[in-house]
Amino acid sequence: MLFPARPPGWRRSVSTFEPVPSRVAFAEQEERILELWRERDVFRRSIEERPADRVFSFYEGPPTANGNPGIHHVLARVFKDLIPRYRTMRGDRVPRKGGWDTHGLPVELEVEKQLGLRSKRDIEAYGVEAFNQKCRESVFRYVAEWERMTDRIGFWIDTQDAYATFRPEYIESEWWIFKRLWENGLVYREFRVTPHCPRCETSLSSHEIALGYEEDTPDPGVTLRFRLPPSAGADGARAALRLADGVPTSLLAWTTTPWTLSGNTALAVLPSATYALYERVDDHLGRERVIVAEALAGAVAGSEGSVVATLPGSALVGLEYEPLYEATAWEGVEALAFVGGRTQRLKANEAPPARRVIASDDVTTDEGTGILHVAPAFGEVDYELGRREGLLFLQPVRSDGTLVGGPGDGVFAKEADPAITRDLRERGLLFRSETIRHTYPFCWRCGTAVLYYAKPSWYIRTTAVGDDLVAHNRQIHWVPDHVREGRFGEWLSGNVDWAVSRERYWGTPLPLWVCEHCGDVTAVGSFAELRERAVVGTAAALERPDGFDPHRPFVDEVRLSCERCNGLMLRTPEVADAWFDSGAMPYAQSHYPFEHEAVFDERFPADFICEAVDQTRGWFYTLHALATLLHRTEDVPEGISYRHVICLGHILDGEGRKMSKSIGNVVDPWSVLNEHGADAVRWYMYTASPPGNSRRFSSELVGEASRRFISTLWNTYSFFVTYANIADFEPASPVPATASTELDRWIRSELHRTVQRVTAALDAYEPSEAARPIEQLVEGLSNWYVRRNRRRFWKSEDDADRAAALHTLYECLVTISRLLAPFTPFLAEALHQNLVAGRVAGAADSVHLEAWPEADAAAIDPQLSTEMALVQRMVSLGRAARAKAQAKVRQPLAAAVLVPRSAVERAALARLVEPVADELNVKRVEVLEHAGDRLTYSLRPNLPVLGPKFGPAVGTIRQALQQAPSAEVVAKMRAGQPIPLAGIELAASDILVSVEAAEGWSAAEEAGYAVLVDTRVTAELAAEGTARELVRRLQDLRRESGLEVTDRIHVTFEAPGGVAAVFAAHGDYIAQETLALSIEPGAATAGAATVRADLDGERVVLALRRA
RNA sequence: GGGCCAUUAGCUCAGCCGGUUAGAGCGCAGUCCUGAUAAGACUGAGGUCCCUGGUUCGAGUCCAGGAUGGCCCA
Repeated sequence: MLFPARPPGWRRSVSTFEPVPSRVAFAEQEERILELWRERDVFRRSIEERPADRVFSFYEGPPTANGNPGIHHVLARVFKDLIPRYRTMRGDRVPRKGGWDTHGLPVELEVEKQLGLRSKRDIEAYGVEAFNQKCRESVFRYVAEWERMTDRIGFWIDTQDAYATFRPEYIESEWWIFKRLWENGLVYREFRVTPHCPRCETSLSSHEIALGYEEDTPDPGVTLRFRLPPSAGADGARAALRLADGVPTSLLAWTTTPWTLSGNTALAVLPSATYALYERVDDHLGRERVIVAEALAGAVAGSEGSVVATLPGSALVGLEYEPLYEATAWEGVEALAFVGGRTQRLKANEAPPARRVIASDDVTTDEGTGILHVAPAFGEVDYELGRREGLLFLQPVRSDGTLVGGPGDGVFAKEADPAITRDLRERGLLFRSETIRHTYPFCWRCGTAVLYYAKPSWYIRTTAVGDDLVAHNRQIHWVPDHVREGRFGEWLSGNVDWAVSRERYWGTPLPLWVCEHCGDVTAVGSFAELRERAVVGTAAALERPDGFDPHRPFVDEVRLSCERCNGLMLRTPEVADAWFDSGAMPYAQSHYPFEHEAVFDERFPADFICEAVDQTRGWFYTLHALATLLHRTEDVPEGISYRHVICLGHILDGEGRKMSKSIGNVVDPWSVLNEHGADAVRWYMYTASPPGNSRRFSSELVGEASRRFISTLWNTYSFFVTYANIADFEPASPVPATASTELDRWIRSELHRTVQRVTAALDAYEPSEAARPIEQLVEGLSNWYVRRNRRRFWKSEDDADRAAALHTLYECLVTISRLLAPFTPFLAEALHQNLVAGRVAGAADSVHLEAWPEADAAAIDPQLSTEMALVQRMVSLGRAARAKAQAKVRQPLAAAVLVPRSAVERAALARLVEPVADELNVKRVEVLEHAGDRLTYSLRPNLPVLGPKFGPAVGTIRQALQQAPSAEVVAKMRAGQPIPLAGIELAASDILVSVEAAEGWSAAEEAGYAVLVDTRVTAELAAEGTARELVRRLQDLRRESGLEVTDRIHVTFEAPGGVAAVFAAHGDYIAQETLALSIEPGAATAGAATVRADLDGERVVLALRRA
């Protein structure tokens, strides 16, 4: 164990490394490292020990702490942690202020559930002050759980100094923003249509609506006559409709919501459709004409009448009709009209806009009558039409759903339908009435039918800076880059004004006061300003000894005096969208501009933020929108609030399904953290897929990542420590440069190339691209460098050679620990503590206080990398050739023949035959241009060369090559002569040659490379093979007997002539390999470890005892 | 209905500028190696590179259309 519980006063020997077992409980080790960081105050020092003039700014997107953190939160926090750690090691100071999102409906709903409240009326009855107090208490219920998770995964964020959106200073900064926007005409009040529960008296979000749809809901379907007066329309339309005939004529429209009819202010037609003027005789009214889409005339009006005329919908546009109800005259109904896209109160003697026919492409002629009843107060489409056409706007329904005036006055909207229908029938305006069944939304909480209902809301005029939003976005570096122009760019270009108000309680109160008398609005930008402007006697809340709480209900008590008319101004009752809180964090987290101006300046805009894709319409947007707006108002120096952003994909379960509580596939972070440790989870997150992709997650997948990477590195590290200790390796000792081997040079080249790659990838904010080269490096280090060099570490006769190997491996491990520090901070620290801290002069006492490694360009030798890859390929082919011949590697063979593709490669291999010979266990390696009669040849075209040269003729060449006499062609290629083929002369480089082995050889071939091994085993070779076999048996026996690797032994053996002869011939070799001081024939002595073996058909008994 | 992303071996994923016979890890089967040994190496089986067209001498890769899944929005 790296950090075992130690007795007080324990001191490590300076000259040896702490022994490292090949397996370790990573989770427990991480806990000890957390303790170390706490003891040494590493996080704080990693910030404060960096220069103050090199701030790298990170903004924490605040999570809501009123639920337990899930694995998706781990995902986000792990990525958030990476870049700041990296920048710190690069020498930047990275303050990491935490933050909590504390306001909003989720908090309120939680508290409502807890208190058993079921509506806003319940809340008001309970008391807003007490309710908000409960919300405030609930917000931090899970904060300890969050901090525990944050700490455990190694996410370094300052939770002590975290901002919280409910704090007065935070809110005051938001007020400042509101005021600046208000003063610049960027805030206004407007109606908007929302799904509204009349019993709870609140809007429902789309998510809530989706919970409450019910199919087969019965509703009235009524078709109504909208009368055209004889004078309607211009001359042409009047003539076409024959209005002068004196026959009563109506437009027919269909609706399922009779309660909205008093709000009707227009009828919409599809201008491109054909409408019919249909004449019929009504049982009660007699002869009449109705207008309806031609396609629907039969269905609507029946077959007993006839079409008198047809005309395009466009000809109907502009016709004025008689309203079913004149609600403008009803008491309690305010007559408004759209002017310049916004509703305004009609002036005292102003005539309201006439009800008329308008054109809309939203009208269909598939159902109803092809004429749409438009009531701007009750439907989004209707509202938009109202805005576009400058219609009259009437809202004859109260917030609690009861009607104002007319039939059904005071009755709940949907219950008033029969009364309204009856009234219309009596007045001859009902053309037809039926009952239809459709899907209709109900409030998921109380089951009341939802009304689509226009209510006033406060808006931030983001459309005023629409072009800036798009232009400034171009300055932001998005990872993955498609988000910039894709999801986020599309969202920005379709930007609509930000509906920022919520009719709720637990939120940032809007600092807008409205005059009771004249309707004038004023924005308050600070608590001091509020104190100054408050009407005497209403400012008690501001003077409370425990400070001003700007929340409701206290702030609502404060009244201002209207500067225009001296009327009394009341605060508008809404609170801000909680997204406004989070978008305001660059300013509000440091109470800007009231305090900390310098802090704000050096941290704005953020260099880096990171959240999941769902934030494109959330935090990414509100941050961006507020920065753009405040830049427009010249309050901030830049129009962006973040320069680089990593946008994460979602997390799915092991089967690729979304994680949800209802499926029950949610992964508890703790189960994975406890099983595999935080580093394994982190490493999996970084490497599983690029950050923007959605990724599958399961404990098994994390375990796999851990085994593949972390265990491999750990094994290499454990290997190093074992032999470094035996050799009394001293890191500060001089590196014996002359003893460096090609393999040393090679792994150093790979190491420094990796440093370059990782650095470049992290500079580009590409974590996965940064992590993968480290994985490759560790693979190469473990499975090539260490494996190839094992003998140098433990059996080198040359101290300098061993020291060179140890120094090289040490450099690799130390550098890898620094490269890994941002990714797997615990593992990196474990290596650093044992290998570097307290051992190397000037070393930091944590890897996280070290500098990021600099690539040594001089060490990088791309040619050597290519060459070593070639060697590995040759070895791989050689092993395949041996396997084909079933010749095990322990059996030495006489020769291997390597046939690479080019002279350059031949030269390289000639230099690097040693590792090939050793890996393949052959006495001799030949590198040849061709394998002579050991092989037969086949030819293939070299397409990358031929394509550009011959283009379409490639197909012909390919065929000709198949039929060409291969031996002749190869001979010509060898001689450097041109090869005539299919009327074209080819060069040697145009053709690729592949091979087949002859008798006595085994060959493997791939992509034009071939390796052959001589499969003939002589008696001499067989004896050597047996000697190696004996060594292995003895080594196994050593290990089984529990000997230390350095123990010397005495060996005895009982064996017939063949094996005895091997002992005689190769005794020195066997003794050297097994650290045997003596090898004698004879029976095992008492207490010796023995093993029986069957070697070359002979029964053998081996015995050994410690010397 | 619109937008973005993904689709390559049983599973998880690479595959840069279009170029030879599409790779890795895990899993499976077998073999081997070994004082890194609760590691390691090799071989094998396993592929309609989602589909259909197009461009091209040549397409997993580029273009168009479509399918499936995920996310966001209507």
